[in-house]
Amino acid sequence: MLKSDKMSPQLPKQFNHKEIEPKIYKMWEEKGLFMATRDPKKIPYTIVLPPPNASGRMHTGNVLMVAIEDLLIRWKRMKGYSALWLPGTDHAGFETQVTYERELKKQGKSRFDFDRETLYNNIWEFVQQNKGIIEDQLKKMGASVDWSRYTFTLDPHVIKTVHATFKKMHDDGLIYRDNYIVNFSPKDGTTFADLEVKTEERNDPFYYVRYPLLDRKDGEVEFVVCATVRPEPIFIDTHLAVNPSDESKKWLIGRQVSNPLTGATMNIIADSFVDPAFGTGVVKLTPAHDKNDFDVARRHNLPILTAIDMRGKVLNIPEAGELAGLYVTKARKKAVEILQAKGFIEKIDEKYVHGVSVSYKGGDIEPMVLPNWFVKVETLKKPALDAVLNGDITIYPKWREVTYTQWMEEMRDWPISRQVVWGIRIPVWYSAKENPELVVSFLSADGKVLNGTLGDLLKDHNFAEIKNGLQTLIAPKNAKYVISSEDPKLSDSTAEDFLPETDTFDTWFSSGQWPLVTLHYPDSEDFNYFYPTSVLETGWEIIRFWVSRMIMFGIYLTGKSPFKDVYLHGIVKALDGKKMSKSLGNVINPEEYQEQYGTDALRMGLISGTANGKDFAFPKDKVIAFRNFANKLWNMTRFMFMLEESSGVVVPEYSDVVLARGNDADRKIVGELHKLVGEIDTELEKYRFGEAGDKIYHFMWDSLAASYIEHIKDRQDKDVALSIFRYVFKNCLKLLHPFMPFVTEELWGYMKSDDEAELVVNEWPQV
RNA sequence: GGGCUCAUAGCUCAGUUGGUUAGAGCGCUGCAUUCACAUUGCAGAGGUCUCAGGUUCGAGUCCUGAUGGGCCCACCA
Repeated sequence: MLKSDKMSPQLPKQFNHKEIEPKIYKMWEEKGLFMATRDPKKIPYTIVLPPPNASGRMHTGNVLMVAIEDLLIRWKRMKGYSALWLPGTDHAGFETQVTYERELKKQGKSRFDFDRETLYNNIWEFVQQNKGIIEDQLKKMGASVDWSRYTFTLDPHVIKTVHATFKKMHDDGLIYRDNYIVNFSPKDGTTFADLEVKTEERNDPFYYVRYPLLDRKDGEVEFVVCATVRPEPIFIDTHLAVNPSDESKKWLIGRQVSNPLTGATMNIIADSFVDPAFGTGVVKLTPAHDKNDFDVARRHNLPILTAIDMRGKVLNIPEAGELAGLYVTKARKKAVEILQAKGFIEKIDEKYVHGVSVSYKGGDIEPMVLPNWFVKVETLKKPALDAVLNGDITIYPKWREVTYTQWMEEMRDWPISRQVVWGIRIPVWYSAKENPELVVSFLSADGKVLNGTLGDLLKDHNFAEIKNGLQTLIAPKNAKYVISSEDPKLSDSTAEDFLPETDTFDTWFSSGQWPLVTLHYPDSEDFNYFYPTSVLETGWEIIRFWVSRMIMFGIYLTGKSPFKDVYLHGIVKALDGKKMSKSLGNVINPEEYQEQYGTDALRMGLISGTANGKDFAFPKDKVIAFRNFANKLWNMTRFMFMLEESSGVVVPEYSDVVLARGNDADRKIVGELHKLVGEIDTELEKYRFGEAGDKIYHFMWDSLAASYIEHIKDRQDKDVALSIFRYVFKNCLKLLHPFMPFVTEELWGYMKSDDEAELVVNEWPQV
């Protein structure tokens, strides 16, 4: 194809990313170039996009993630794979509900003003309004995702699959109900996942409480002393504990003391969790309100008795005495008064500083024992661990592997219930007739929030009113239930009345099935062709929560690991090298850089900043350097057209014949290019993105621009030199395209002949 | 307490299985501008690779220890 019969294009002096990027993305999208086909002659290459929060915005970590995944996908697509990048967004249950409730608060309302269904629908609307933001941002980033295969975690087919998985696990005996100690915040009125709980340093008095020793022998102390910051639930305590290897306390094991508040008899047990060096080396056990104590109680089969209710008040029971009905802080004061009056306070350390659990909304956590749905992980975790150990799955970088293996070894049963509305409801229904002891909270017909057991409430309210106004429900551990997505009454009108479980699944329960649901498991052609996926790319901080669950679900449901490789990128820190945080005011908004320097520069800068999965400071210098690089490419092209025009030569299509007419410089640059192609492939196979990027950068700038172009200026046979330049440059555009898709595609448009495909779907250079 | 990770140029970092004069980007110094790009070009300065031992013909790279950062997990009765 000869170019001389056309006017050479007149390029502006600089690469204008703001103008060109949207134009290019639109072209890709309209031509459907990201759509993957199930071509039996091709090898599939699949990546699932870790779904960002549907109502959120992209942060720097998301940008890095998109840059890396798009690089991999574009590279493999050009190499001839059937490359599919599956997009989607996550409902982000808790996070979104909190955001929505903040909006409600501005309107002077709260979630208690709505029944469950209305609240859900309102949040749905809220999310729909904001959903476009993240999709726009993905497009601006140049993400070559297949939009025709977009999934939202609350799509009907996702819910269907998640429900089916729950049912199957239940049938396989992997789901059970049990009471479990959860992070409950009386102030926020809900439980929080461990992730959502932060520890806050606080100064509280540390009380050394005397427990009178029973059956005291000669020479023995009168009191066993135990230090605590919270004496108020002592009235319910039944046991103290010491460390069995603590010689000075050994004699206490099996002995009894009397409860300093109630006078009831308490036993002293041994458990190695007790730190002999801390406090007095004696621990009081309050299993219903302390995670450790709960675990100890489980191990030793101790009673788990509740002292505090969900409003944060001491229970109104006889044992509570004067404390009954008081809020925790008041009850604590009262308890201290009583103990002091009895002479049971040995001393008070006023300067004690300790960690207190606080929800990230700010409410104090009152650990509580509530019924929960659990996944039994014993049989699931072994194959998931083995998949990594035996090499079915390779984790990059290698040193992160231990994070995974340790977690899988230690993994305990997984509580999957969350008391938030925004999520996939656990598909369980409770018969009203069989479960009068259900604790129900509902919005009555006249707009009041009422609580109580179902049996009691039905005395004054009819069932329809309760069901329509239902907010939350707590079913005792042994409640009778049926598993069904729909109200069982819908399929059998003669059936009894049912109330739905109001708990939703932990988001990791649904996102753990992401590789499956995005491919429409179990019975779709996509699933048959594209599963297992090729590489799972994400930040290392969610390896435990997400990666481990996907591997477990994938193997459990399909018998195959859901992906072959896991690439874990590092966290992008602020310019000062510290973790980005709102309070430090060092959060980087990637859009500012994108706006100023262009998407290509932002992508390449980030990718070049890390290649080994380590955390790294936002590489501002590199972003600027690659903005300059984009402009360099632009001007290389511009200059080539000017030379072609001014020299007036006919530039022949590159071939071995042309090269044979050339000189040593020609052969050298072509040779270097061919070597480069091999090197790029090698680096990318090893996920060494930064190295690969640097090599193209230096070849194009140093060898091609600084050296070869200067050389062309002196050439008499400009036709040969320009032909070789075109050949080398076009191949460089290909190599660079996965890194900097916009500028390369735009320049390709000027360089390509009419019968050549767009760069995004063009062929990767071969040596 | 357990685990991971880092320490290389003024700054941010690369350096893959140990192999000749240790690299990049930015910054810095000097020079250059009608003739693609100042988002440019040319030239240059700048490092006893944290410290102490060890293995080796050979160590920035491997081993041991120390010091100082960062992160994760557990715990704080």
